[in-house]
Amino acid sequence: MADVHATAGERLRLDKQRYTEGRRAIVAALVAADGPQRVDELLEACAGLAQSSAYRNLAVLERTGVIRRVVALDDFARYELAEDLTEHHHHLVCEVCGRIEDFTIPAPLEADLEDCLDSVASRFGFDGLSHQLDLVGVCDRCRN
Amino acid sequence: MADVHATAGERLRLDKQRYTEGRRAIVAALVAADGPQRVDELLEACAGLAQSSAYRNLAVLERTGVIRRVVALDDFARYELAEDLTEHHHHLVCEVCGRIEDFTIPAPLEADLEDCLDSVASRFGFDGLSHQLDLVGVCDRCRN
DNA sequence: CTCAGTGCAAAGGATTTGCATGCCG
DNA sequence: CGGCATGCAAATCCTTTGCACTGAG
Repeated sequence: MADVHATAGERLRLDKQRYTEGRRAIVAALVAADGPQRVDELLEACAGLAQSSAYRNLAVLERTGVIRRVVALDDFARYELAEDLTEHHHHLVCEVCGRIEDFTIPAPLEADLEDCLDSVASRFGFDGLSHQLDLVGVCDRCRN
Repeated sequence: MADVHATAGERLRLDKQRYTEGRRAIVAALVAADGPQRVDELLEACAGLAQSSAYRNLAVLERTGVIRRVVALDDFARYELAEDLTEHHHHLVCEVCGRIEDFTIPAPLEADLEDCLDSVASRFGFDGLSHQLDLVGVCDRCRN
């Protein structure tokens, strides 16, 4: 955890940015969370932080590679720690409530996937920097 | 192609909806496209269709299972034909220009993936209806 | 002192909705 | 005729931006 904050501060410094209390609070909230967080959730977790500051800080943290924006099914932006600050994982997305949970798959399958995707990327002339595997379904809370 | 229109009309009818000219134009545009289309792209392809009608028609087509909303990195909604009207595929997403292209992976790998994901879904209490594998990178046009 | 960071309020912009009209069944 | 479909314009709502102020270095 302290490690994450140290790395975050370092990356911000490289961009002449300060690791302020508000930014620290956002990172701490993401460390504590078990999946990508919406802006309103982060605002709630970071008492006293203005909405506009949150958006601006999220943009800076994303640009400096501390956090990552996650795409979802609804119109709410969600953020999580950059992959090299956590571990490679995938998302379970509930198509009803929009909730997202993290999960991982076995290393061998992950490796096969990686190989395959690399070849696909080069075939299409893409620099395949990352992939994102999402499983979309209905979570237990939303099943009626 | 005619098949797609027939199926679309049928699915709409089940929901007491009509397969009007505007809706037909949207479906035709999606058939002709080689990847998910933005609303503005569809509007351009469907001359004479009002913006609000496009949004409403897209919502109806999605609800009746004719088309599917695709998530992207930018703030633009994109749509493609429902999976059972095309074939199972994945997306190459350019993180610079937002362009999305379709691709497929070998059947054996796809099968392994499917098995793995099913078990993950049940473990987390999700009804895993579908998955979506996206490869995010920088396309050849945007590499400077 | 300087310049990044913050808060407040107003502006943006894709998407949605209210309402009157047109049109298929 | 009844109800879905359409167009136009106004409203929504997440997000961004302008501006003045505060604070760290």
